[in-house]
This record gives sequence, structure tokens and C-alpha cells, in this order.
Amino acid sequence: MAKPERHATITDVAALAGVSVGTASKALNGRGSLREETRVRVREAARTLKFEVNAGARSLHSGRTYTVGMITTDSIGRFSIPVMLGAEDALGAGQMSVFLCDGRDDPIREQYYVKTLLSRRVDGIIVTGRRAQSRAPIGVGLPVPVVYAFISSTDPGDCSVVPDEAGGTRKAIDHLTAIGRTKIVHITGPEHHHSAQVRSASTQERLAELGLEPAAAPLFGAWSEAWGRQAVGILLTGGADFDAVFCGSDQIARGVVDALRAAGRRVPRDVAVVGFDNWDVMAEAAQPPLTSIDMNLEGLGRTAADMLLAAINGNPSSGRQLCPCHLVIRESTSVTP
Amino acid sequence: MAKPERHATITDVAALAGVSVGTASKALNGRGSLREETRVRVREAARTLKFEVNAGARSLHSGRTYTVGMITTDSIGRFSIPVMLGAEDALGAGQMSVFLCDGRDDPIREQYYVKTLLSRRVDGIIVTGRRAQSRAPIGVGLPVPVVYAFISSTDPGDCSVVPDEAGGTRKAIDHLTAIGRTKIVHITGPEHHHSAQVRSASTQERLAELGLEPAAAPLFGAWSEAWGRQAVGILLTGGADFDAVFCGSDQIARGVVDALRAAGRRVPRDVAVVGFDNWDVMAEAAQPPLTSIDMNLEGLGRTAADMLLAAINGNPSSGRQLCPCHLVIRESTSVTP
DNA sequence: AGCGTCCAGGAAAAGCTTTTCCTAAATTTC
DNA sequence: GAAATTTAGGAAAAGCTTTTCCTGGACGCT
Repeated sequence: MAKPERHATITDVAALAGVSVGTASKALNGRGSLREETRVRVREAARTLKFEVNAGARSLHSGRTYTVGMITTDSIGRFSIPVMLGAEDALGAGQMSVFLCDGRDDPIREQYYVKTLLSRRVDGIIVTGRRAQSRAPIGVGLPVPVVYAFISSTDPGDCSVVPDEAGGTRKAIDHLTAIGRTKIVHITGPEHHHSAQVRSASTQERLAELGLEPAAAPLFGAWSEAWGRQAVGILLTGGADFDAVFCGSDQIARGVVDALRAAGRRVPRDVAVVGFDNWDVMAEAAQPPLTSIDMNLEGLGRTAADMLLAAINGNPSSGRQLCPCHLVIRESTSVTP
Repeated sequence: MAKPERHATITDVAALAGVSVGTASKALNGRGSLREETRVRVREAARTLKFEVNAGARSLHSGRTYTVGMITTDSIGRFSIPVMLGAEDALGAGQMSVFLCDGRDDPIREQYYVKTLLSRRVDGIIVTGRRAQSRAPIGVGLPVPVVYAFISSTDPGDCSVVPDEAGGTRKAIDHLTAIGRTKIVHITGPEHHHSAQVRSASTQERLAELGLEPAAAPLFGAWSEAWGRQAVGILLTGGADFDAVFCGSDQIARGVVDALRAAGRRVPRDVAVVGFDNWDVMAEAAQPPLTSIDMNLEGLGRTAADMLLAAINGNPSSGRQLCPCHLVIRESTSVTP
């Protein structure tokens, strides 16, 4: 590891170029009125000394750090990651850097991070994560704007960006009916989970709108393959008559297709299956690959970041903003080879 | 969104407490010699004004920012995330914050991030990500220490922390032989991939040390379930005689167990299967659940962060540091119910 | 009473940049 | 050729905190 040397300062650059520090600053930032020859000389000196401006000292003046904080409420997981990526993408394009903070579902840790971020004078904060319910605000009267992404704040005055799960559910049901299925059952996660509630309620609602009866009462369980398999067992032994299953997650859906195949039911011929999340490794590796609802989390992250940038620039939004989900069709609902 | 007010400064606090700024600073940082009564008064004022010290201004003095940068070479993915988490964990405990930068496998973007991080005066940099090969250093003669985690630098003078894949492979083979298997085949990812090479070579080596012949030549393909299924097809149609499969990833292993079951071979009774990565959603959902090699990426991230902290504090290391892998036993190699 | 110590707290510099305001020289205008 | 502009660049302040050094008073000692 090379001996870390001291960082060059603008004073060093000015000295090497033979100008005052003010002039050096102007030359490097394209301000003031200077001869081109002087600008070149200063830039040259900066390059020679590997000068990188001290962002901390600079923001002392500008009042902006071009930095935002991202706090996850739960541990960083499968859902928060795409959101983070989208946000990082949108912010990076605006020359902003992201402080990553993993809240671990620990309110104390979370408050510590909020303090740290404020101390570092971030220009704004994005809160993300998965939770059974919406969450309490990370703070009130904070001096910087906050946007909640994927998760939502219980305070309706806060700005939250969340997927339109009800809309996604409608797309799934409409797709199943469009391919001629009428005896649809819904298998999903734990009953206390907000997503499970929304998806299940929207399913019943949409079926009713279409004049259909559910082929069975919705089955609540866990977000796992094992539950998907088990639920199929329950349906089959109960003698339910169904030609389609809409699942609350791709993991459940994968368990479902495996169990159906093991029971001799052909997918999609006898039973069509739709998942939720469009988690590539699950949806594509299933046999057959799964049609699924994609929440477009990366786009959601970008939207959240854009809204945060707007708020930083003085145009705050408030309330829950819904991001559309879209349907990704694969073999579990179509008979292409 | 509440009207963002200006941040309070230590001058405001000093004024409210009726002391000089120097005294306020001492009171808040436990320096100097002050009456307890004064300290209390200052702390009280700080609380009233919601004062949070301006970290940028402070580091102007200390020369330290208590901040490190984390750059991923590829897009943030399944492997870099646990490494990041481990690092964030170790650093957070040391009161450091982490700048997250997603390199997207784009060298230009990467260099831009390096410049940004240096400009923000990070105390050090962690480089992580997955690559077919080790990677070129992100820079030479950088003014801050750098540690490579999971990926390794081509410069042997750099500090790299990588999993001991050869050791993990030995543990897998030894486990299979310990349960009485002698006809072992190896199915893994693309031949050009470094991990595939190491795991395959170590497999052959360990078998030779144990006086065993491989039951078939290693099969190189892709890191996917589909390839696992396909590879089993190749083995079966080729009439290979084998009683165990060691797979280069859990995805491959899952494809393998599915294909074996479909072909009527019982796992683990007829064929035992070991995966690699110990990716919970794959290993636990497989039927039967997979025995697998865990690279302990979170521990690796912690180690990398600890080594970076040591380097920041003047105790740099160099060279490749191996982190042990461990074996996680599940039903795919054992006959427990 | 006079001297030396100790204590609490203040003043000011340092750390790095940017920006505002000036000055001196160069150029234009009449 | 003198006055009015323009131009290039310098000096200094501001932004926030920490640290060093200093002062004035209280206290203890002979």
C-alpha cells in the first residue's frame, strides 16, 4: 500500500501556478474573468499536484453537500436493493453521492443514523425497506426533506412512493381471465402483512367486478415455496375445482407449480399460474417459467430520488405516490413452446 | 413536508448559553476545563436549538472524515451485498459512514467515483464485486488506503480479502467421502470463470489426494438451474456411474436435484448433492434442501473493513488474505427425516 | 500583605474554499 | 494626449469548528 501523502490544497496549486488562491479557485471553477492562458496554467498545476477540491470546505460555503442519506428500516434485503439501485442511479446522474445506512429494524440505530446524516449535512434523506405495515416518520420537523420509498410513512403529510399493488393485482386477474380462466384461487403470505391484505382484497374485488366467484377462499400462509406446495396440497385434498392460481409471490408460485406438476396437473394447460415480484432467479428457473407482476422497484427508486431532488430544489411533494406495476408474461400462462 | 429551517451553528448555541464559541465547543466535546454548570447550560442550549455539529467543518480540522467509500465493480449484486453489509456493520461500530458507489462495470464511471470519493476526503476505500478474474487496481499512489473484498487486485502489493474457495471445495469433497461416496462428479459454471477453475481444479486435486478417480470429467456450463438439469441429462444419457455430485453453485445444484428426482434417482440415497454459496432461498427451498459451502461473505466484509480501519490507523496490510469457508449440512447429503 | 498557582473562560488563529470588492494596468474614446 | 472603460487578478471576508494561547480572578502559602 503506497505511502498516503497529504492532499494538495488550492493554496499549493495557486503557489505552483504563481497566482493567488482566489484566482486559482476562479480558474478551476470557470468563474471570474481570467486570461485563458492563466486558466490553463492553473489547471496544469492542479493536475500535477493531483488536486481534488475538498468537498467539505466547499460546502461550508454553498450550504449544499450534494449528498443524500439512504436509510433502510429493515436489514438491506431483496426489496430494498433495487430501490437503492434506482435511487443511486438517479442521484448519481445529478452528481450526488449516497450515504448507506442499514437500520436493522432497530429504532435506536435508526435515530443514531438520522443524527449522523444531519451532522454530515446531507441535502435530503430517502427511507426504504419492507415492513408489514407503514412506518412512523423517522423524525418531525427535520431540516432536510425526506422521501419514503417502497415503505410508506404513517404521516400523510410525508412524501411516500409505493408500488400500486392493487393495480398490479388487477393486471394479473385480467390476464388470467383474458386467457379464458374463470376458476381462480389466490395463495398468498401472512394475513397480517399489508401486501398480502392488499393483494388478496384487490383480487376479490376485481373478480367481483368481472362477475366471477373465487374458486376457493384465499389461502394465507408464508412467503415461501414450502407454503406454496402445502397450499396446493390443501386445495387438491379439499377437492377444489380451479384452472388458475394467482400467487402473492414468486416463491409461493414456484412451490405451486412444483406441487401441481408432482400431482400430475399440467401448467399452464390445466392450471395457469401467476406470481408476484418478478424475481428473475425464481421466475425464470421455475418449470415452466413464471408469468409475474413486476413492481419496477428500480423505477420506483428513481422516482423517489427525483422527488427528493425536486424537494431539495424547493418543490416538495406530499402524500402517497403510486408507481405502476406491469405484467411479465412467461410460459406459466401461455402455451408457446 | 415541514419547512426546512436553517441548521443551528455553534455560534447560536454559544449565544444562547451566554458563552464564547470556543467554550461551547469545549463543553460539547468534553474538552478544556469548565464548570459542570456551564457544560450543562451549553448542552441544554444545543438541545433546544437541535444543534448537530457540522461534520464537514469539523473534519477541516481533524483531517479525518470518519467516512469510507465502497465501490462495487459490477452492479451491486447477490455477492456484493453481504460483503457490503458486513463492512457497513464493522464500520458503523467504529462510527464511520459508508458512501455507496455502483460501478456498473464501467471503468469511466468507476474513475469518476474514485475522484468523487477523494474529493469528499474519505478515510479509505473498499472495492468489492464479482468478476471472472481479479481486477486492475482502481488507482496507484492514492492518498488513502484501499482494500479489495471478495474480488482481488492484480497488484500483489494491494490488500485483498477473498474466500478460500479451494478450502471450501476440500470440505465438500471430504464430506462426501466421509459419508461413503466414491464416485463423485463435478458440475460447475463457465470454464473461463476464475471460481469455476479454482473449484474444479481443487476438486480434482482433492480426489487425487484421497486416491479417488473422478466419476466423469468436470462439466462446465453456466451458473443456472437450467444448466444443472441439462448436465444431469448429459451424465445419464452418457451412462455415467456416480453416487455424488459436487456443484459449483446452489442454482446448479438445485437444477441437479430436480433433474435427478425427475429421472427417478433418489437424493441423497442414490446420489448425494453438495452446492456452493449457501444461498438460503435456493438451498432451503430445494427438495431436498441442499448441503452447501458457505463463503461467509458477511464475515469477509467485516474482515475487509477491519483491515481498512487498521490501515487508516497506520497499520496497513498487503497481499491476499484468505477467509475460510464452511460446510452447511442439509438433507441432500444426509438421511435424517 | 504579597506572591505564586490554579481555574474558568475568552480571543484568535487555523483549516480550505468561494465570493465580493478593489486596484492597477490596458484599452478605447473624444 | 487626457478621460473613461474594461480587464486581469489580488486581498480579504465568510462559512463553521477546534485548538492554542492568554487573561483575570480566586485561592493557598509564607
